[in-house]
Amino acid sequence: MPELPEVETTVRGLKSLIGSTIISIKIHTPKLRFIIPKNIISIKSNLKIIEIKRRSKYILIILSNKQCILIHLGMSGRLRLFNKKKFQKEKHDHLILSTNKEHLMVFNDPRRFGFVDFDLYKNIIQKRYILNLGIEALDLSLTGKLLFKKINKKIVPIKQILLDQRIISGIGNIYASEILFNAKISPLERGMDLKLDHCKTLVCSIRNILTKAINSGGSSLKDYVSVDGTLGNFQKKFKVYGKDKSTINGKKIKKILQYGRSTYFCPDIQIKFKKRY
DNA sequence: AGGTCTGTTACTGA
DNA sequence: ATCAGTAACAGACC
Repeated sequence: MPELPEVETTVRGLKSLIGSTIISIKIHTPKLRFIIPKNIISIKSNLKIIEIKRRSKYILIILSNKQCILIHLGMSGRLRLFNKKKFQKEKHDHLILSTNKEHLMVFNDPRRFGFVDFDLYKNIIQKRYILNLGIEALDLSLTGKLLFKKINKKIVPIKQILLDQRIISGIGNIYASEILFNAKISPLERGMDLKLDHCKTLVCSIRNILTKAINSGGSSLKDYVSVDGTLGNFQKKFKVYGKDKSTINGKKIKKILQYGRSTYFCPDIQIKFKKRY
């Protein structure tokens, strides 16, 4: 269930790999969403991992010769660290990276919507999937004013705008519902109908929800776990997502479909602007 | 058996 | 050219 907070939690958990030297990379499933570049297995054994960082929902592992392993977790991908002696390969373990220390890093992804890329760092950041990304959701230069400028001509609903990685990157379907509830803005509101003040509120809610989710270790729906296998907690703090059978202060939560994705919201709290006065 | 699910993008048509 | 909307990818789960 990897959106920005889960990817950030994963990246933080991988920090213990920094400084290690790669010994081998084994590919068990060559074709994920895309085919894993074959030359990844030719990584020289004297290469060190010097930095691990996140861009939107992408994980970048930077090596001492300026090459970079990029991993996207897709819908169901997970990165786990194991002690070499205790590791036993499981179903859907597609790529295993072994270091000179006791660690193994394992990429597991049942649905195979994730992918792995490998190239010089300067080439990776020129790939279209990176270049097309909009401003980071937690970038401090994302202000209400900037958001307003980006969306005030858009006819699509604000829920859809939050999911559009070209406008803001990092938010996924679950946090979009939670953010809009926090901002008391209806997911059905068109981008062009949000005033500057709404955009300011929305930016606050984006920061608020994503930051709290990161501090809770992300959310564990179904099977998301951090690199050491522990569960995130933030799903316990969901106000609307997956709660269409319950109420908030006696007000019903509704589940609707928008562009084929489920949206959860409370129509009595997230009232459409035209109906307010 | 059939519907649903966290993400992304190629494609279509306006 | 830009914008909006749909289909497709694969497996697990209910």
